[in-house]
Amino acid sequence: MPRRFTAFSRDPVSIARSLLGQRLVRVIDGQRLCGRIVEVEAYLGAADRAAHTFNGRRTKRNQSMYLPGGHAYVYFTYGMHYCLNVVCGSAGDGVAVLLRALEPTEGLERMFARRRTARRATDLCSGPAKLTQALGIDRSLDGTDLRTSEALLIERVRLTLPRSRIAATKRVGVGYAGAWAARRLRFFVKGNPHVSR
DNA sequence: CCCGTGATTTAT
DNA sequence: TAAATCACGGGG
Repeated sequence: MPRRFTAFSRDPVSIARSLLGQRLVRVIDGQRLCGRIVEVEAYLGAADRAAHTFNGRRTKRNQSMYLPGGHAYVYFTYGMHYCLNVVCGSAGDGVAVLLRALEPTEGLERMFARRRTARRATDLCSGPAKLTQALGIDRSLDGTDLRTSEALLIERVRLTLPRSRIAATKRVGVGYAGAWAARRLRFFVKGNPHVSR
């Protein structure tokens, strides 16, 4: 039996790196939909202009981002997309890691059924809103405790990848964030075909 | 390149 | 209350 990933009470950059290669698991009607995490981004809280918690902002939407590390923060954007974050640190920190891409490993048939536009396996989970659509993740899972939930969790299936296998670049879609847009807070598995864009 | 789509945020 | 924004995806 794989062990659950539970080490969420740390800084988001370390957690972002150690999440790469681990397995995101979604269970619907007793059926598992799984993928290896291959791309993530760290959001660093009140100081980070690109974070939803920038300047200590607390709203209805982002309140779960202030929960203790290990909870899910699921938000809705562009009128049709959901994105999944893993909250890090301690209660009130407002720091998180956005899951941006998975390499699908279980339940591909069902993922294709949920993503009508996907033609190949690399179309299923190669973006933050693609992976939530493929795995059936929406606002009803906002605030889920990933350490205890049977519906959404992360399995630790390997040690943290060596730095030589991880690329670090600027985050996607945060050009408005001034100096914070330049920070290399996006991490992905080098050469993996399921990474976005 | 552009557009859909609507909740959330920010400006008046 | 009104206007602008948006951690995106799909199509041309």
